[in-house]
Amino acid sequence: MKIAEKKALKREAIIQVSLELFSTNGFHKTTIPDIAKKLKMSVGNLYNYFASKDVLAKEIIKYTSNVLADEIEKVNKKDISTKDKIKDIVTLYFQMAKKRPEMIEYFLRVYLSHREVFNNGCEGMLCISRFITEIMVFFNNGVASGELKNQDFFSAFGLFMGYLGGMVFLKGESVLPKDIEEYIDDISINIFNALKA
Amino acid sequence: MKIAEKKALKREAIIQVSLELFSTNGFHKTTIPDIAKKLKMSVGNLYNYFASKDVLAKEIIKYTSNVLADEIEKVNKKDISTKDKIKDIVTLYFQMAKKRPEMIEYFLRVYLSHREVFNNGCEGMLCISRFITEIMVFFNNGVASGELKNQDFFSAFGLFMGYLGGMVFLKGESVLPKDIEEYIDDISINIFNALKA
Amino acid sequence: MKIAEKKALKREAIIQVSLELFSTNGFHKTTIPDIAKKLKMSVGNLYNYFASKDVLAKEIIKYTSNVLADEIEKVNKKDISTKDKIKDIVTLYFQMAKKRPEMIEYFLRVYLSHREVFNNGCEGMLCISRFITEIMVFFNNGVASGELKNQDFFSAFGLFMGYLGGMVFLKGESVLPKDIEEYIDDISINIFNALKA
Amino acid sequence: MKIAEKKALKREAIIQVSLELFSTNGFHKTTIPDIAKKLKMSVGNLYNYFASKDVLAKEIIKYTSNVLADEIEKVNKKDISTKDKIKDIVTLYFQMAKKRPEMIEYFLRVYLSHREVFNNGCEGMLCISRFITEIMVFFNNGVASGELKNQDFFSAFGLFMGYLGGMVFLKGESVLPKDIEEYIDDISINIFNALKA
DNA sequence: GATGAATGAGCTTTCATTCAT
DNA sequence: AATGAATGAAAGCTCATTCAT
Repeated sequence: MKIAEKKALKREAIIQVSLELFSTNGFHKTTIPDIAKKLKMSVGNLYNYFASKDVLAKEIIKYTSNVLADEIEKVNKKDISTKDKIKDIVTLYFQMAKKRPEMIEYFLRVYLSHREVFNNGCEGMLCISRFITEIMVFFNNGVASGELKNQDFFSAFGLFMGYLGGMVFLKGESVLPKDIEEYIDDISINIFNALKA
Repeated sequence: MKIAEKKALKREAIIQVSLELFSTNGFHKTTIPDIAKKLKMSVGNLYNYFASKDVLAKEIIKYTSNVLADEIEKVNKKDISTKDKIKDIVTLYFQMAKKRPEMIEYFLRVYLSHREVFNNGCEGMLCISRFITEIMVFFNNGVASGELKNQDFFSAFGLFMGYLGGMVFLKGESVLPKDIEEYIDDISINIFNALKA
Repeated sequence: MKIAEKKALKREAIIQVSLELFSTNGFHKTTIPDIAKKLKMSVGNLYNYFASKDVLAKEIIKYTSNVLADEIEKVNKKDISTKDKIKDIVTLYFQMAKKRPEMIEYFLRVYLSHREVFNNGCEGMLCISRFITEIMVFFNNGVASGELKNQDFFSAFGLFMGYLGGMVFLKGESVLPKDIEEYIDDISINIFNALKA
Repeated sequence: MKIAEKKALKREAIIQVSLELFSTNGFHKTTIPDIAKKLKMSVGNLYNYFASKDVLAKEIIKYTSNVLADEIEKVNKKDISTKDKIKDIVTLYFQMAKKRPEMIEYFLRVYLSHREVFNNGCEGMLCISRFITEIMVFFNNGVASGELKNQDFFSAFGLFMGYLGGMVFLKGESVLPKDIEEYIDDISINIFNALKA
């Protein structure tokens, strides 16, 4: 294996492990030595891959945003109704919240609330732009096809993402009486009703 | 009873100032000396009012929850349609986001994302229970009157609060093309459409 | 009751409570507010009785020394053999270690080990001089009567007091297999054998 | 294995310096920065060697106990009378009190009187068990050979150690009229007379 | 005399980051 | 590339003491 490849793999491993620790234990409660230890790697070497803890945090949000964007992109390319697309997106979101909760929780518990970290380099949601773009594509297609009401994009985006995020937060607080996947139908319908033409 | 009154006032002043600093600069980036300095008070004396930074954080979320709950309670008591109540709640929420942004941002930037802090004593949303109760009253009344669809409360709660929180987050990121109050109509309608019977 | 009397009583109460807390929890772990609270007294008022924590500590050692000296003085005045006096002193010491352990423990856990506190005003065992004097009286009488070997006083003092203190320390560590009073006979004999002419 | 050696050396250096400072200035009056400064080492790095001030205190008492135990062990292995062994032990104890007073004083001024610190992990004299064991070996041998009276071990231990500790305390208070080594003969005889069969 | 809110220096401990090896 | 010992600023919190009431 090429050196560059190995480096790329280790880089991704760092992102994975940090993502998990930041999401689970909080950004400030997770130390660089914590991350290095879990990776069986030295602290110094970790700095060969990411120049600082803040840079690492920003790379993670980009990574996370891209993973989600990829999934939504697939849905966007499907030849199905907007109503079905909504259900697909809700489904993939909640499935990810179950299988890889750290991905969603990173949005809620790290990105959302550490403005001091993301202000330099991620301002204006720059680092999650691919994700936003895909939501925008979904929305514009729905409007174009006459299935969705034409309104300010952010009215729709806030609904979609606030709603899903809110549900995952409730899941994290262990207050939901049912498994989160059992909410897929209700929530998809609610979103569709809110946005439909 | 002069002294007790003065103490209560100072206690509230601490809450106000901490709320502001935590919301603006982040929980971990705000130090106790920062708070004391802004209050022109000694660090030691601050600890006469709150036993720790974590306790202070929990008192603030209770305070904030109560302020919001009071407002929503007023709406609940009004003799108007559920549709109008939704608009009233959205309006008061966005007005507060403009006038006292720190109150709403505290939910998003402190409460939502510092589980380590709120786990001991606020688990399961205990500390915001009055707020949740008022939303529940609103929802149950709407269902009882036949205006809202009967569904799992959390499906409705997540929509309502995730949506509003999401919009305030977008406002905080300065990505909204319009003033947040201009979204009141659209968003109220979206919520009503999502929840109506 | 006269004001002066009331003050003297309160002074003694402070000494008693402080003695107890210092012995049980350690000098530095006991705070002035702790003492005031247990006395149901304000911190400020406590300072009307003792100018500082260090002064209080010194008054306590004098008080403790005097209480023990009084008891030993009584033994010294008895018309019994030196061997019996030894037994009486050991007995009273161990009885006090049972009934009022804080008195003996204060010697071990506060006086012995906080030189920084007792250096100013109690140097050279000044504050326990009455206690030392009574031991000296006991020793000199024993030598004069031919019952004890004539040797450097401190050789005898170290034996007597080190031994008894050591036993109380072992009691405090809960390592003694028997109740401390069951050691009275053995230890009295050991001391007598060590010192006898 | 260079690095591990260097680490071990530094660890021992920290113990030495802390032992000295704790003994001389008191446990609570000695701060971690004090120790670091004397070692020309950063505060943070000191914590790479000992997890807390309390852990450091416990490691020191183990170290001290082991040094003394080593010396007593040598005496125990000698083929000499119990009377001579007593003299050897007293001699080594007082010589150490002169050459390295901090070692003995640590027992008196730190270990003896900071139960809060040693209660977690050193309870029941666990951390000085090697030292106690050697005294026990000495005592049991003397009893077995018929030179010492058979009695409860703690009666003998309290005498031996209380006595020696008491003398070193008197030395520390500067009240002894003679150099401590001049007491060796008297005290050895006193101890032998107290314990002999 | 009595109160307890107020002070602020000082404590232990943490941790992002560096750099000699 | 890789190591991890070292740095040191800064955090949360404590507490003897003061002083206005």
